[in-house]
Amino acid sequence: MTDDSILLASMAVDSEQDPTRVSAVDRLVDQIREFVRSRDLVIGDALPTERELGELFQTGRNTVREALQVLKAYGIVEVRPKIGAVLSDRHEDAVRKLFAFQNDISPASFLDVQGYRRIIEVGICDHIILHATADDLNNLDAVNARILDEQSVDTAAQCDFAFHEALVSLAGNRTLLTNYRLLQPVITQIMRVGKAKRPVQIDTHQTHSEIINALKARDRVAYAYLISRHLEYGLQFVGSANTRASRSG
Amino acid sequence: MTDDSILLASMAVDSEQDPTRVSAVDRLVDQIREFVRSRDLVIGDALPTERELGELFQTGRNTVREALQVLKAYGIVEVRPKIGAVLSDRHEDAVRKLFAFQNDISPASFLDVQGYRRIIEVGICDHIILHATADDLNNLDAVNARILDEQSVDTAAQCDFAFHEALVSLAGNRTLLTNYRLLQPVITQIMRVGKAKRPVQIDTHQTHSEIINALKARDRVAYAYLISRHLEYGLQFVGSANTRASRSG
DNA sequence: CTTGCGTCTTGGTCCAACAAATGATGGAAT
DNA sequence: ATTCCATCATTTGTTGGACCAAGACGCAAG
Repeated sequence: MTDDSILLASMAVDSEQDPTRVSAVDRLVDQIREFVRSRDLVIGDALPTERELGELFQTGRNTVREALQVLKAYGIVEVRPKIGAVLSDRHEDAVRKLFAFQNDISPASFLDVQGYRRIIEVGICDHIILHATADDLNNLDAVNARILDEQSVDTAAQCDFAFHEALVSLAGNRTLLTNYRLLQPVITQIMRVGKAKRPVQIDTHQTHSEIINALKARDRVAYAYLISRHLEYGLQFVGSANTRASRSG
Repeated sequence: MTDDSILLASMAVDSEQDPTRVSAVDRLVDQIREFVRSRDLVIGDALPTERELGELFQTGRNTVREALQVLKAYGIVEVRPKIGAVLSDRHEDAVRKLFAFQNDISPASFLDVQGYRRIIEVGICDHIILHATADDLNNLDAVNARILDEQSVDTAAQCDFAFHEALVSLAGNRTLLTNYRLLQPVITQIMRVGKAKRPVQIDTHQTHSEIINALKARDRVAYAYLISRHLEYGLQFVGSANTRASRSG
């Protein structure tokens, strides 16, 4: 962790162009981040007040506020009246939100997302089969079981996603899991659309079970086949639902 | 596109909690976005001046500025002195930057990222072998050739990434490519570290050539082996470089 | 038509002020 | 002594205004 952080800190993340002409706001954002890092502040800790930050970094309160807005948009801090700015763990949410934002401009087609999922969920097959413990697979069963209890389309979709998320997590790769979670809004939306047609909790649970059984049997071919079929199965509903949505909306 | 946008528009992206107590800044962010949408403004178009926006939405200029900071953080607008706020297409950059932010806080180990790349670049094997045209592979050759001309570690790393990016793009999946590009800062940093030891352009070019040849021969096994070896090869340098960096930094 | 200059606009920053909200404080009642 | 409540003080939320510097714009001179 320490070595990586040192290396990563050297990365040109900021990508500011002119060291001479950086705005006070951007500078303040970096300064506050550095302040947090140097003080080893953790989630929940409060930053100094806006006026104190202004005095600390020799800048006006408006500038401080603009910097805090940026930090807030990044999900780094959460500023509450009277309390001040407290360190937040909403960063991943902010990334997700911002990532989903682009769909507002140029939406990735659902088919594309399902194709992505197929590449991922098939691609992790080897690692899971080689490294997944019995506990891991039993945990998958437990996650899968929850879908039967759900009534609404929303919660069922969440459970469905939770299963696939747990599956991906078995790949043991944090980067992959983070990227997969990035698509959570889109994926759960696909699931909602798929389940909106009629309650398919039983079917989903059944298919998931088959997938788990394939993993327990360490059967790569069966797993890859079941996953592919499972993802394609959901797609057919998206197509028809699309038509419906475009008419109703 | 139209159907998807309708479906995606129904996704709860905003996730604001209290409709009664939205801050003026958040409201302004939405209002400006709505303004852009209703006017059908496109990339490059300029927004009204800060003062005009303030008058238009009955709010103070400082509030407008805070809202613009948020929009800027989202990569939606780019505010240039004297020109004003113009619509920007830097959204993907903003996502990348925000994503890199998270690595700054809890850095993924390089090993993890290489593992991710292995899953991806091996996972797309089937699709490439089935769908890549001769032109596609020749283009890979062209991209690969450029690395020989590069002198500095930086530009060589960029060329290296360009090759792998082109490789991933052959999977024909936009979502996958977007996610892969998200890691560009981390990946190129890994490459820089790997190449910092000594110039390895020739080796890299050679290995890439072998990978391309495996694809041309439609040899899945050879491709998977070469990719895995290629990625692991880079890792061994990262380990030692890590130590060096932690000493020098 | 081009060029050069002056003006005017605009973003960048800061300050002062007030409103609203809420934690802190202290006193009163039991 | 404890608890409750009113009051206060502090802090954020928001606004308006002020000034500066830099770039855009227009006008005039060549």
